[in-house]
Amino acid sequence: MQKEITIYDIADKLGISATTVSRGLNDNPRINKKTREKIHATAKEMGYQHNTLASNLRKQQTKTIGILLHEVNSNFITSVLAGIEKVLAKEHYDILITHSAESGEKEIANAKNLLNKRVDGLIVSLALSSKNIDHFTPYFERKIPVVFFDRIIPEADCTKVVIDNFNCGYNATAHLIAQGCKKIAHITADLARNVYNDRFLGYKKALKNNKITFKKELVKVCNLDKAETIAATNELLKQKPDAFFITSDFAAAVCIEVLHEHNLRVPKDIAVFGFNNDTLGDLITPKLSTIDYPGILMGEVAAEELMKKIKLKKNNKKLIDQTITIPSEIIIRQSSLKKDYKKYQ
Amino acid sequence: MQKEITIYDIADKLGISATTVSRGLNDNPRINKKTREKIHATAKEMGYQHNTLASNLRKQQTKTIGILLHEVNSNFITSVLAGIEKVLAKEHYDILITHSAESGEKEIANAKNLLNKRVDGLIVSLALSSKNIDHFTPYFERKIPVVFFDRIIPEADCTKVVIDNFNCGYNATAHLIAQGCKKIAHITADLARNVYNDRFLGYKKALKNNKITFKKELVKVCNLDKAETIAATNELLKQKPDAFFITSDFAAAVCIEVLHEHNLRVPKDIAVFGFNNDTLGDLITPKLSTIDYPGILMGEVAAEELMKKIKLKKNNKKLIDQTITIPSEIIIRQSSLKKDYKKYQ
DNA sequence: CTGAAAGCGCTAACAT
DNA sequence: ATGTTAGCGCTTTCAG
Repeated sequence: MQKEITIYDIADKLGISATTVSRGLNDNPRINKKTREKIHATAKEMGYQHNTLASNLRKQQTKTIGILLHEVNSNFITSVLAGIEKVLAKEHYDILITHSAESGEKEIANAKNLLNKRVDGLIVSLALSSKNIDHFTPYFERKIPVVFFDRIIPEADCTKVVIDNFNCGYNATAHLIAQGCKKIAHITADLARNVYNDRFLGYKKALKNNKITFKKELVKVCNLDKAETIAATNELLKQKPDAFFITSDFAAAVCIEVLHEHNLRVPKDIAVFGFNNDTLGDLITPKLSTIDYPGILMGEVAAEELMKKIKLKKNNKKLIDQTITIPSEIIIRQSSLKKDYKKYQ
Repeated sequence: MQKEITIYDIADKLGISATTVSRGLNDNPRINKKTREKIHATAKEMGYQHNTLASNLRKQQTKTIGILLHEVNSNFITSVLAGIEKVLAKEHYDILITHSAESGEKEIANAKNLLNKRVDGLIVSLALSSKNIDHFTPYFERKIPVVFFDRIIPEADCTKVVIDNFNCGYNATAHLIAQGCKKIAHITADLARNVYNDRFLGYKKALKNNKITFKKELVKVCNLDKAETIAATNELLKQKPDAFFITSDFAAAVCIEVLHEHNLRVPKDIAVFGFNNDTLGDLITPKLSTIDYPGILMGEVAAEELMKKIKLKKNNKKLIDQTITIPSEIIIRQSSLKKDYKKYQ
């Protein structure tokens, strides 16, 4: 960085005080309109650039919201970001995106970094390996509003925005059972994480309600990437399942590919059900049945909740922490229609 | 934000000066090891959190690199980000990601915002609608290093990291011709943007070298989203093409879906060739032939180039701007194998 | 409507 | 090895 034009330079040139320049640039109505215009013109002419750092330091607020994500590379997350941005842009807040690549360590570092940068609030989806939210206590202590979404700690006392993962898991499984499936394999990720555990519990409950015995050999936990999904699928095929319920559309697509390689027909021989409603779901053959995850809405709600908290904080009030459940929807396409295939074609 | 612990509070408690505390926290070796340890311990005990804002203002550098993207939702961009992060983390630089959603206006606002936040450097992939780089002149004037990658302005005098889009377009087209295709349709995006124009020129050149007359009715420009791709495909089908060369894997997948709905076999009736090597390419049926875009490498090279510039700047030197071309690769899968289908099965 | 002075929290020159 | 002093660039009392 080299010598920058400051408000003092503008003030000198115009023979007025820096205070007036500052106010003029911020369109403070107390300043004469003509003076204001002159200030803006001179600023532009001299190539002045506002120094956000200095301003933020002085104002003790950054008008910036930190976003802590577990990953950025998914349709769902992109939708959430779009929703968050939509709400925060309206309120003139910037966002600072960080992602942990599912590493709890990196998440802790990011949380600390954002605190040091003095964000005014935080929106968080936890990394897979984060088992608690102790690293957010500095935020709680300072009363910096935090909203968790999707990947949360159920026991934690904080504001959460989620979908009803239990019901989604239940509905997906019940649908497969209604299609005549009796041996439903389940591929999912770390059951310590709420979203996966709840879906799993829904899966088990649907089996039970339909008098199908749960078998743990039919469940595989992996990281849902390509290699591990292939391995899990092959492993589970030894159990001769007639359906797969997989908590990721990408992994479900990989699974279908594996099934095709084994010359198994989907859904005739084996039905497949995904999760998330990624764009790829209706580009593959057969098109994938899945659960729609309303990312944009989730982002909007999380951001709105955060803004509420920030505004209340200014009046020294506090919003009661609550859990908000966003509606989600089951989407039936071909991959799961073992019985009703023709009906839907 | 409420009352925070500062280095003065620590200094008071320990009966030493704030300077010593500052140096101690930064592990300055000039400070006695014992004092240093005491400072760290007290800081932790008092719940001290470093104020990056104040530090940056004082140091006149933020150790932060701004990233200006046209979009975040693609495998390619995620790979680039991973590459950039890998290099910058090693140098202890933070990154500040912004995206323009292809809007030139938003890009200008983002560029200004990042300048105001005093980033030490910038890595940029231009929005579709950005026709010049005038909005970066404040950076150039201040000698803040900027590196452009992928989506660039060819004429602009600056550092660029690209792939050889012309050759990629040429090779894809030549491959389709070698497979016996004679009427190759081309779906792409705004030809004002280098990446699309170069591929288009490569396409034309390959036709010419193979004595196939270029027909502009076989080319459709659209935004490559689902709706417009469907429309473009249907429009082009009226020309009875025997191949589609589409500059996006997602759009190519959509195209294949449309072809299937028309009961056209891919590649037997119509061959399809994509671009980017997205993960979805080998999940669809048939698997998609494409061009591999080495995102991670591109991100690494861009970040390394930027670091070089930043380091040279400290010695008041300047790196000569150059264009770096990253190698890319043609990937043949089933979707384009009109002739050699069996050979590869 | 405008200005003077102080200070946000930190670090770097310049002492000692 | 530690301290004194000043200042990064802005905004905000308080005063006029």
